[in-house]
Amino acid sequence: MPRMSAAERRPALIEAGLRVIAREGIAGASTRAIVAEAGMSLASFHYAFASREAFLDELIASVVAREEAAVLPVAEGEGDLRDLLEAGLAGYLDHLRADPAHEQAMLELTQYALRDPDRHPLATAQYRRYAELAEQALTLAAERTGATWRRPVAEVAAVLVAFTDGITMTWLVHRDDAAARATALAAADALARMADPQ
Amino acid sequence: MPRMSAAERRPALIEAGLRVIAREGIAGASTRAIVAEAGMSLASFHYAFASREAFLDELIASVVAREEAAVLPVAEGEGDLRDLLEAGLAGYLDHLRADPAHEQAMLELTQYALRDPDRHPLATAQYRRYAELAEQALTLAAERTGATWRRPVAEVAAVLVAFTDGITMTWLVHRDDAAARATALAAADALARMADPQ
DNA sequence: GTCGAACTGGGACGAGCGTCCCACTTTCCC
DNA sequence: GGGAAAGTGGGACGCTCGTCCCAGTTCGAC
Repeated sequence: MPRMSAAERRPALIEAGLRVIAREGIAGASTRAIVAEAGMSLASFHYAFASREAFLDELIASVVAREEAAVLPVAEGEGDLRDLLEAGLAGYLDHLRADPAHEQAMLELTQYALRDPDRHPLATAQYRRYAELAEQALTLAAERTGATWRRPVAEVAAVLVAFTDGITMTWLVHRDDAAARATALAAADALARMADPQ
Repeated sequence: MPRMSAAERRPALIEAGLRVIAREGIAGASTRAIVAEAGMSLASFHYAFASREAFLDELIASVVAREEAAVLPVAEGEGDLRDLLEAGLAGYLDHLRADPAHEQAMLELTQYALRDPDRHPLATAQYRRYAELAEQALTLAAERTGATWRRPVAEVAAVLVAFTDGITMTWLVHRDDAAARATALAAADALARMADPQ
């Protein structure tokens, strides 16, 4: 293994950790599995991180920080707000179908954080990030269609996050594209009705 | 420990296992933790179950089979379909607030089942059960208000399950009752619009 | 009362885990 | 070029895990 500074090693280990978690789940993400994935020795892991827990905390924080908007209003939006939202959710479904392991890993990380009171803030931060991205998408969608949200955008964003989460979970279970699309349609409808003109 | 047949021991262990999972998560549900909760010896566990995996499989199947409808239309429903659905979801939120550990455990069991291809059917069965219960509630709600679903009830039920799931997840993260209620309102609205008269 | 089956408790096993230690090598700075 | 700091590899630790074994006890059937 070529020499590498601890500062370089940390992100490399986090990437490896994410791959392992996506593949085997958090339970399978042992220190040995992670260093094997990264092609490092066990000592390097504990040289870069104080403990596995500290590693997972940093992994969650880092993956949340760089999370990008998955629900994006399409650029050349034709139609009204509802259509735009529906297209955005359809885009999210494509993203989910393309890399289900990633979303599953994020769900697992949330539940891991939810278990320990000390780690609960990590889960909150994760969902605040989701809400932030949702808010951006919703604001953009309203601008594009000349609509205005009747409720604070943050509130609408919370609804969008919840709906997206539910769609993700049920799709991961059933892998039923048609059902997911139908739910997305209903969700877009509900969201559009929270704006003027309806 | 008083003498007990393997047939009696199995449900007792499953109850104990559920309590442990609700309290500590699936990762904390070791065979030793479970028998300690049940007040039994380790040998009794493997006398009643072939393995921990077989135990968890049976635990999931049993808890899914006896799952009851959490989203129920209130009996003395006044108002239209939307109001009834909203009241039903509010009832679910009360249920969730009263015993969050149970819903969190169910989510964790789903993800556990989702990880192993052999166990995937357990997750599917769980969500099929949810859909079944949702379908009953939706049918009842439509009857009570004289409404008719424009789409197959099964499809509407899938939407309800997804929305409920999303509401659960975000509430578990933020514990924000107001936000959950707002999302429930939007969800009820979306569902009501899938029926005639709207 | 006897006998075989059902059940119990405790201890042991091998394996995997997170973590640590230590001798060694490389790098960088004065 | 010498010496401190940074990074490396392998092996070992103590612990927990799932599982198994086995001697002993209790039960129901005859």
